[in-house]
Amino acid sequence: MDFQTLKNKITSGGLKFTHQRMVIYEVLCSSEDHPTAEMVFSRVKEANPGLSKGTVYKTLDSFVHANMVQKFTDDLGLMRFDPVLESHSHLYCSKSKKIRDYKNTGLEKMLKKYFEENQIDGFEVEEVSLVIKGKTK
Amino acid sequence: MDFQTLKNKITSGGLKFTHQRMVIYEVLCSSEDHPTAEMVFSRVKEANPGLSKGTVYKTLDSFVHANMVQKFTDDLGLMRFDPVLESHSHLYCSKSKKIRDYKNTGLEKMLKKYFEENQIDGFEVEEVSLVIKGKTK
DNA sequence: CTGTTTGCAAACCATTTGCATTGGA
DNA sequence: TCCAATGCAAATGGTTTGCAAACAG
Repeated sequence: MDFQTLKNKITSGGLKFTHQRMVIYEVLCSSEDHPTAEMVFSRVKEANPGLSKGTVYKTLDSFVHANMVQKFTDDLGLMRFDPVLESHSHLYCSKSKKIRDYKNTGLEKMLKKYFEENQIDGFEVEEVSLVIKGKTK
Repeated sequence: MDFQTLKNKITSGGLKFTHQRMVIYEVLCSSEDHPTAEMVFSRVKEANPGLSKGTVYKTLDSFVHANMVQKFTDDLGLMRFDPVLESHSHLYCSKSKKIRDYKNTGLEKMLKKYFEENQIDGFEVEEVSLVIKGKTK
């Protein structure tokens, strides 16, 4: 992602463009493992020793509020960040503890249709996602 | 649940029977809202002022290891406990922040069948559950 | 200029741990 | 009796908060 695209991503979310936000967003986008704030911090500080941990937490939070990233909790209760916005599910590997994206439009359509045809008593469904646990082969 | 049933539940899990374990398990079974350890503690201590918070944490953990309760994380990263063992999904209400059980054997069969017919590349599925977010009507 | 963002450190809070005491089998 | 469970307090660790200094618009 080039400098201008990056800058646009940040400013179009209504956020001021800063060096810290740029490098944090860059790290997030090039991470495939849904890093925690701590993981983002350690990856970012290699090239940016001055950047503080508090800024990483605050920045990730700004991104969430600006709808640039999604936040979710893993099975240990840690907050994970994902720059992929479209709804999708996650694969939890019990061996490596890694979390991978699992996108499956067909399955999502099937579930959406299912909950349109089968209302849940007293509950209005807004969003459905899958937690898929297993092992990487 | 009467005293004997309760006692059996605990001892058949290989755990010693104690007053603390009894009242904690009782509270869990009569709570429909998937309480956190803190919630269990505050409910238990009303009738048992002597019971300590550490014991609640340790006891809940024993129950999980003895396969008497399930543990999962909510969307805020808090640990929740559920005395219902069969696999089932959860409804997250964005208004009340309450979590309800959602059991649907038909849907589970459908998903199981789906992942038998549609293998995920490089991943062996062991368990699938749904995170259903929405609003209580 | 002015309000936002950053850095740093302290505070927070759910959870875990250590250890002496108690109690179940 | 003997090991496991309890109570209490201290420690842990991820996350949040407060505030002065730096900075973007």
